[in-house]
Amino acid sequence: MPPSRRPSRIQTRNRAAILDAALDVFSAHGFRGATVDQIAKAANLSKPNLLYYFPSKEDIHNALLEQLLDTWLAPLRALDETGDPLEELLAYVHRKLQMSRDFPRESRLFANEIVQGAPRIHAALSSDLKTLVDTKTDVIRGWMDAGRIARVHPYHLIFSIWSLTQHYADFDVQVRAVLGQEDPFATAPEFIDTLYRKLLSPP
Amino acid sequence: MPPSRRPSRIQTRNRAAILDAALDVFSAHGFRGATVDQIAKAANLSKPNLLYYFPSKEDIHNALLEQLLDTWLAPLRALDETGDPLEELLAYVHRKLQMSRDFPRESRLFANEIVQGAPRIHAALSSDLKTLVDTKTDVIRGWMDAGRIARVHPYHLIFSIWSLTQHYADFDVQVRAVLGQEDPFATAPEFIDTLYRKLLSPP
DNA sequence: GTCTATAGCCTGATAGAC
DNA sequence: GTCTATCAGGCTATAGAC
Repeated sequence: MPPSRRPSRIQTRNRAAILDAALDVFSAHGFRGATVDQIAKAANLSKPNLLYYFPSKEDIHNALLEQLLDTWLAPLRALDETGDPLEELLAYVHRKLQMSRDFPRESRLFANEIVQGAPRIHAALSSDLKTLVDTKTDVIRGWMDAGRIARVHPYHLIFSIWSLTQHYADFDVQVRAVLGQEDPFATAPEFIDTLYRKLLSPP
Repeated sequence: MPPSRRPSRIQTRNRAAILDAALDVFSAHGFRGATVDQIAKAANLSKPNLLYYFPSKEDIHNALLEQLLDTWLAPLRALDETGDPLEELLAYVHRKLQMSRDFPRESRLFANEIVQGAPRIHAALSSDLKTLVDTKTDVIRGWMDAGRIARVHPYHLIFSIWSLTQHYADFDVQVRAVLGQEDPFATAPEFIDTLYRKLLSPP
């Protein structure tokens, strides 16, 4: 990493270009499948030059993962205890679906990591992630106790939202192979909206 | 590959051991992340010995993928047009969930392949998979036209079943990090059952 | 059929000129 | 800060003895 004065414009630009290129390559091939050369080429830098900014391949990957988890959990963090329960949850679902549409590479980077056993972020899952989910499921359980939404297993509810929405990013090729021309994101919101309204509307 | 007489007991056993070991390693690390040495060690063979049975690393991978897609689509194939619509669909969901519980390695092998753009089975997705899904969504659409289940987007319905059920295999570490001690498969069936009953019950 | 040894390639990382 | 050249290690696959 360059000396820790304030970074020059070139440094800022190159670091950003590297991270963007790395996101492309890592999300498409996984950590081991990606090569430093590919990333360098995609960032328009030579390999040694890239390694001047990030000392190792793993450092680039770590930098991506670090900023990822925060971004990734933002939609859940925004779930507001004081709002209308059903509308809050539906808004959460739609935020998450939009992230799959707008940040598919980030979703696939995450998917690659988790499918392979989360070797690099397992700790964060058991701490940050679990803490946040526990907090929010408490809120949801409160809503259920008050009879404001139907009672279902809160954790599975969260899992279902994650899987349903991320599927459109992570399994994009499969979805498009099946759908053909039709844009998945044109019709998915209505389907998912219907699904959660029926599931959660108070009896 | 050994000469194409009938395979000896040793050959049959070794081929099976290799495929099982390879399933372990490929599903945990992806194609590039896996090494022939790891697979050989897991199969209790030397590396050259392994390559006597499968000429190359890619051949092992292909052998796994080939038999996978069939297995993977069996639950959907079994969807019976003449059965009760809601019960047929619920049975499909449960079969799929059981596959996540009983064959998580196969699920992750598939997930690794798709997330990375399905370089090796893209053709099969656009042909075999699409054909099967089109056939079955026709059946489902028929049920909806007859008012026997609620009308939702048939393709997104299928996607939702895939993502919800496979999530428990593919994102296993994350699910367990969040759930702690609780066994996911103890509580998931009821949640998913409720979800699809509410979604699909005729109005 | 199975092994040891090794060829030959690819890849992550470094040296050192500019 | 950026480059060319190159090293060292790990990897797939093969040669050849048994």
